[in-house]
Amino acid sequence: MKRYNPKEIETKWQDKWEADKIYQAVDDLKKPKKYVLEYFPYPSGAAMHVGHVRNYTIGDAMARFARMRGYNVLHPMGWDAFGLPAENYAIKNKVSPRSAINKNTDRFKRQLKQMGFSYDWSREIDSTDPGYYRWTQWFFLLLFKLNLAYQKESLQWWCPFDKTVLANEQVENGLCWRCGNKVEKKSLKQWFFKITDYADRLLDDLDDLDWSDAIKSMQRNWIGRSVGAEIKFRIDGPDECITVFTTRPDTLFGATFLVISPEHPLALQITSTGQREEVEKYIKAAASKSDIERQETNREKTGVFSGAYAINPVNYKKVPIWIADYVLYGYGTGAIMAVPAHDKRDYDFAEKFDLPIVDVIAPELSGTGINRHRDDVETLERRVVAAILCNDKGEYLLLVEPDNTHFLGGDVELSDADDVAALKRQVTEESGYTDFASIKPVSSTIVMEGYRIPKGKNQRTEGVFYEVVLASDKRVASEVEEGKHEIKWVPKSEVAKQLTFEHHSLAWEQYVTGNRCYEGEGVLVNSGTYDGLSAAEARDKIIADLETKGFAKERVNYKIRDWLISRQRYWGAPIPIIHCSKDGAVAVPEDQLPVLLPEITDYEPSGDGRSPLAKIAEFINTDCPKCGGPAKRETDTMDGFACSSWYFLRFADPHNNSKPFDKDKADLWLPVDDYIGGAEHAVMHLLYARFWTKVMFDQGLIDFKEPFSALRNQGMILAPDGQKMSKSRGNTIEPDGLIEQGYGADSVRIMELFIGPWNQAVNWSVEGMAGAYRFLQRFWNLTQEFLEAKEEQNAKHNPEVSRELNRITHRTIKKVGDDLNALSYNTAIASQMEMINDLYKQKTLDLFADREAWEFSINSLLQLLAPFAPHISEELWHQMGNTTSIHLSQWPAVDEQYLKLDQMSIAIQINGKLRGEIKVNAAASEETVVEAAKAEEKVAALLTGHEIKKTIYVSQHLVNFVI
RNA sequence: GCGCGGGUGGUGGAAUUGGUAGACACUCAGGACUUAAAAUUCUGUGCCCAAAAGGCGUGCGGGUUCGAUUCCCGCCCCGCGCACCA
Repeated sequence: MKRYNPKEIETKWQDKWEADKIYQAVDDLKKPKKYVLEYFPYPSGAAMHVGHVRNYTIGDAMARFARMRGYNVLHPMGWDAFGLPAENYAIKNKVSPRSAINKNTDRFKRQLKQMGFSYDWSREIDSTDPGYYRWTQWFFLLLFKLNLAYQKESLQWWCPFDKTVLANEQVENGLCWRCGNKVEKKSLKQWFFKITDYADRLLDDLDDLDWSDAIKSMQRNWIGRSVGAEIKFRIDGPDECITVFTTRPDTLFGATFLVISPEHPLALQITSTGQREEVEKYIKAAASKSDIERQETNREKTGVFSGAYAINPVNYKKVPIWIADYVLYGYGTGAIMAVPAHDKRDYDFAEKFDLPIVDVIAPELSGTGINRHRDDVETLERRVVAAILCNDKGEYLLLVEPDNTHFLGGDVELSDADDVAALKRQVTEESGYTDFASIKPVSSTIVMEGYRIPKGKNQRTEGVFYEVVLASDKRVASEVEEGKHEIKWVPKSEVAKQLTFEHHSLAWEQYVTGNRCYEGEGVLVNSGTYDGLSAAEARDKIIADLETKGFAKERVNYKIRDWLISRQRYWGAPIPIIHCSKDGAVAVPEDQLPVLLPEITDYEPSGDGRSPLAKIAEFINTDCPKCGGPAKRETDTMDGFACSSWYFLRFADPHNNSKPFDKDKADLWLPVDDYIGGAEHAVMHLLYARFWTKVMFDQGLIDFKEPFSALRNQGMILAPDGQKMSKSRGNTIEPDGLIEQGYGADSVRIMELFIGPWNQAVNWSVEGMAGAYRFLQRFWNLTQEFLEAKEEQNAKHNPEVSRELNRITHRTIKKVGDDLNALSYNTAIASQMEMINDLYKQKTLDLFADREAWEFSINSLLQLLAPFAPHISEELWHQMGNTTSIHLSQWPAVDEQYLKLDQMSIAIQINGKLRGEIKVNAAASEETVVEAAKAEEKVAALLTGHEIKKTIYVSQHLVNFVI
């Protein structure tokens, strides 16, 4: 018997497939197209490990399945070889980036080829090839012409280790996304792409994409659209205004102070003489603080009073202006109206600096005996106070009525001087206690409104809860003695459980947490004529009213900033711009592209904020394309993400020398149907590529607005120890070693997919690898036994076995097809394993006597296996006598007639508990099944002496007797 | 804090619209083959109980239902992302 030897067959078939060009995509589309793409890799110095390989294995299974299902498939591969990682590797290893890339690319390509992935290598692209980056530069010029590329001097993230600036997206928690070092801010003149112009479309078009919710929400978050208004506050004194941005204009009456950021241009101007020294000190301190320090979370609020006041445009009240670094200059207007009652950050600030807190939004809650507001009856206004009353033992006093338990309290009468007077009166009336140590408000204002049945009127109740601490337990006679209600002291931990009113519970929570800031929706209070409006209504109305006076306008803000794309590094596509002292920044004429990256010897960045190209006189000195006078080339190169923002388009037409791609070819293949890769590019590549695609659409270069219809984020493979695999940890597992050990690429591929759901992270399992190999080996051996049995012609023919073989086969064809459509690769493989186990059992029954049935089963299973293990399935397919490639064969069809069972297995339950199981003819009627169930030995015993109250029959599944 | 995922045997993980929980694999144990080992092959493997009978079991507590991993309410825990964005 021939032994399964992956090494032998795998290279043999890889060579054959390449020679026969069976994976080449043809532009002619008589068949439906399918574009399957995995992120094109950085050919870094570290080889690919099994985690990377999973990504390509998923894509390859998709591509192969689609091919066998009759799709014309484009499955290309290329190299994202520009950029920092490649250059850093080159510098570290003292080689030129070019030769380092060539070496790494060769290695990656060898790794991919040995895995047997079905790439169309005739479309291979390399972003560092002048034939490619010529068009990257072409796109830069397109953006430049459209005013979507511009230069600006500003503070930018600077990585002192990589010696270059970085885009906002490329800084994670204050660390460089590549090298992990702390970044700084540096003021430099830089190139930007105006992605902010597309913010709305980038946000809105997300809805229709078949992407994971996680990535979509990350992008939404990053774009950070917020709708609100700008409101002008006149400064009391000088003829100046401060404009603030807010999403909550409905809380304007609660704006008890303004805060501007330390960088705000008015900060020093408005500061009063008395406060000047302090303010200057604060601004200086804020400037010296790194942005990382300033952005540390939950940092204690700091700030300083400017001495100036502004006028609230709705109620003309004077509010103090503070300067604090929790307001960021880069967002909105760099100034806010602080509403401590309804914004936690302002609340914390107000608490710390003892600024007034005014409730203007009250949560609207229901109470007992209150129905929906009626328009036909009068509305009574009522103010109430309630007492969270405690003694020195830490107990709280509750009032107990037949149906309800709550805090003491009641109406504020006209005769009461204020809330506190009313509170004392109520507490004494209801409980008899008279001796109070302290009384202070502890809740936000709460409103209840609606039709009050007992009164026959609407009632609007507004109230606040106060903490009342008893000084002694002195009491006088009260309503308790009159028998109106009872009172009881309960420990703090019990209070929440006993309260029966929603508003009392809310107040208690605010009291316990010490946070009476209410950030939710509600109705307006303390807001003049706007009182009673819902917050949503008030938002529109207040803005509309102020707008007519010129004090406000609607406004949308975004968190996303323009994409900084210039890099002070050598290894990138040169920015095709010439700087002329007369004409400024001038585009390199199209016919002079590409601007070639010169070969140099000293490519190490200097760190002075200029690219190594700045030292190359032959490169920089040129003539201005406009005036012909002496001019200098731009020396910065483009961010590597520029190259990857359009590569998926180039695959449609990779060898075009006259344009980036032919429109018809792009429209024919794109958008990408399945884009497979990790989640790490959520707000970088995946956002940039969408932006470029939209620009191209607007320019009529393509007919689609989104590059990737479906995005599949594969789960990470962790090392067996649960750690992330990395070269530095020394825990990487590479496919090369596994193949070398004799497992072969097919086993590795099976393992990659069988180990768990493709989109979930898992630890690599060394033992599992052997199991994957065992499965393929069992298939191999079974096929060998079948082929050898041919000669024996053992006539142990058994029609039952033949029927069973067909049943098993069709059941598996159905299951694997369904699973592949659902991307459930692990269960698809499991059902193939199951089929192999079944075939082993059937083999013992007829010793392969029914040649035809066996041949069908084996051939079908080989086809089902082909997308996962292309080599062994091809080899055995040929051993079975087929002469053309299995990968060009038609996916087997399910014959429904074999899915029907002769017998069905029925579970028998009594009161929902499983008590037995019977097998009955599949055609049996409900009556027959139920009778058979009753007769089952165990069940019959349990049923005797009981009346069956109800019988539930679920067809094909179970009978449940309720007794 | 906010957003998005998840919690099922010793392990990775399966379970159509609520309908026999634990498919498949790993691990482990035992049998066959072998001088022996490896490989292979067969059997067993959720927990409690010596076994049977029975009971308990899908993070925790409730609820709906004849029946809940699945639906509802309230919690706990883990992972990822964002984070003073007004």
